[in-house]
Formats: sequence, structure tokens, C-alpha cells
Amino acid sequence: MLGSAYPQQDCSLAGALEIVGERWTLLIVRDAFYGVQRFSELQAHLDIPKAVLADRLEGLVGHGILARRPDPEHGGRHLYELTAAGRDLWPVIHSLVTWGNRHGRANSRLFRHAACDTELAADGSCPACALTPPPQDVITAPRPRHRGARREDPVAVALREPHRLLTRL
Amino acid sequence: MLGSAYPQQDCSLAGALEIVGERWTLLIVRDAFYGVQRFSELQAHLDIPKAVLADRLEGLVGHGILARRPDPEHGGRHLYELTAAGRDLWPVIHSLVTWGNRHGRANSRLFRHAACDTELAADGSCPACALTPPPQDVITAPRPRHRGARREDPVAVALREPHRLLTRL
DNA sequence: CACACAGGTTCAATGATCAGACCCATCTCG
DNA sequence: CGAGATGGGTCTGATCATTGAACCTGTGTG
Repeated sequence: MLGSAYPQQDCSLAGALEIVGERWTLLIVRDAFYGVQRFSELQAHLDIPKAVLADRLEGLVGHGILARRPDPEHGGRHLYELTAAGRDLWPVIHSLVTWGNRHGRANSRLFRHAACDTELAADGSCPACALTPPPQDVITAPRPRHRGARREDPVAVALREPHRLLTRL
Repeated sequence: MLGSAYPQQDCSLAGALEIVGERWTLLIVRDAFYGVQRFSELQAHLDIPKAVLADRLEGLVGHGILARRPDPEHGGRHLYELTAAGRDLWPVIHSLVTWGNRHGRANSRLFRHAACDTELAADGSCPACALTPPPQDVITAPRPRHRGARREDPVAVALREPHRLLTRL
């Protein structure tokens, strides 16, 4: 996003958009909720230029939304994980998915409360349990009979199975 | 947003971001919730280049988020109002404001349920009434003792008084 | 040691944004 | 009626972000 700032806007919406409002940023955060943690997986799943991905990851880490730590399995590599501030973005992601689902292209995925298997309401709450589950208690699965553009990258393939948010893919 | 599209992303989040993910777009929608309806008011309140504002308004009208109608008081002018699809963006706006409030710059405004005057919870629900009020039942007011960069444009001045969302400023 | 691979950085070309100048229709005041 | 002010734009050159491809480096593998 150009300038990456909204000067003179004394508003926390503008402040939030300066951090997560750039192109690609919320898609990266979405994948982080899905459990994607590697640079190469993000790049393959999002079709994003490496330079932009590196720039966005640096920004997200700098703003405390993602944490970058060494990969214990592979020397020299890193894993990116959501911080507490990043996990707080779940209502933003879910409300945008819900809106896009109703008014834009229909969604390929649905979100259920892990405890009772009920699909989440528009505001992210579980209608059966009358509470709003945190993302680690949400399971995402492909929508049945959905025929989207079939991606074949490892992340897209792994997401054909139901998967609990925030757990490593 | 460059390209204004995320090709190959079979996801309603990407679809939503293609519509409302461009720079300035969500700030325009926020002002529409505040009751701003004129081109000139938006331009003065947002400090946005006229060409970009015209482009964004055209996009929002084209995607059915704003409706453009002739201004009955002034010939040749227009008013922009949120459609039903646009009003459905309230959870997106509120969740972003709430997040920015906790993790970015503190907010200058707060949101209360008109029926009971209780401040809304993070998920947009009213803690006292145990329901999620629609935006037309929400009142926004400046945060007490807040000293932000004082804007002097007509919209900023009008918003120093408590104001019900979606009603004309 | 040669090689592949993850994870970047650098580069030229492209496309979006910006500030400011310009334009036209309507309203206001003399 | 005519002159100027205002709203709502469009147009233009300069600036800045994004893109895809090429290149670089450190680590594991055969």
C-alpha cells in the first residue's frame, strides 16, 4: 500500500490498516491461521513474488503480529508463527471471510466449533454453545461438493482435510 | 491495490479483499457508517486525492456497497449511501477498530449500544443485552479526555458530538 | 565435491498513487 | 443578467510500490 500510512487520521482503523491493510498482508495472516509457517509454503500457496513476501513478513514481524524463530528441523531456515496480537486478528479474518461469502465469490471453506462441530455464525460465535470460540478451537474444512480452481501446491493439498486452526500443517 | 486481484485464490477472503482491500476503501466505508454522504466531505475528512476518491467511489458503487443518488437539495450533486451489502461490512470495520485499539494507536472514538448506552464488546456484541446490535443501533462518540491531532474539517467537527451510525451528519 | 533447495536480494519494467492544474455545471450575490 | 464561488470531477507529470526473472548464499544430500 502506497506510503503505508494515513497521516492525520486520528483513528484506530487507520492505525490498523497501516499495519494489515497492505496488499497480501491479510492473506499471509490467513495462511498463518491455517498453520502455514514456512516462507516457501506461503510463496507457493499465494503466488506472491518473493520480494513482496519477504517485505510483508518483515513488516508483520516488526509489528509483532508474526514471530520468526529458527526451524529446529532445518538449520538456516525459519518458522513464522502468529503472536498473541496476531491471533487477535481472528475476528477480522472471520468477518471478512463471512462477508465475502455472502456478497462476493462464495467461499470454498467453512469453519466449525471443534467442541460441538457446529458451523460458526457470522459474528464468529457458536450458535449451539452461545460463546465465541478462540481460533485454536475452530476447525476449517473444504466446503462439500465445492469445485474451485484446484490448486496443487502442498498447502492446498493439505487443506483438503479438515484442520484445526493454528496447528502446524 | 495493484492489480486489484488475487488470481487463483479460491477463497472468499481474497474475493472480499479485491473489493474492499484497496488503499482508502475501508476508510471511505467507515465514514459512510458515520453518516458522511458527500464527495467534498469525504475529501476534506480523509485528505485523499480527488482522483483516487472518485476511483474508489466508482468501485464501491460498482460492487454494490455504496449507492449513488441525486442530492435533492442541490442539483447536479450526488449523495453516497451504504447499501445492505455495505452495512454488512460493519463487523469488519468494528473488528478492525477494536484490534487497532488494542494493538496499534489507541482509538479516539468509542461505540455504545443505543438502547442501553453500554460500550460494545470486542466482537461487536452488547455485554448488557447479550445481542449484537446492528449499526443503526450503535452510537459513536469521541473518547473522553482524548487529545488527538485536532482536525477542523466539517466532518471532524460534527463528530465531536455523539452520533448514531448511518444517520446523516 | 557436486548438486539441489530454502530463503532471500537485486534489477528493469509496469502500474498505482499523488499534488496540482484544469474544467464544467449549478448556485449566490450584486 | 453577469461574476464569482462551490461541488464534483478529469488530466498530467513525478513519485513510489509491485512484479517476474535473475542472481546470491548457506545448508543438507548423494
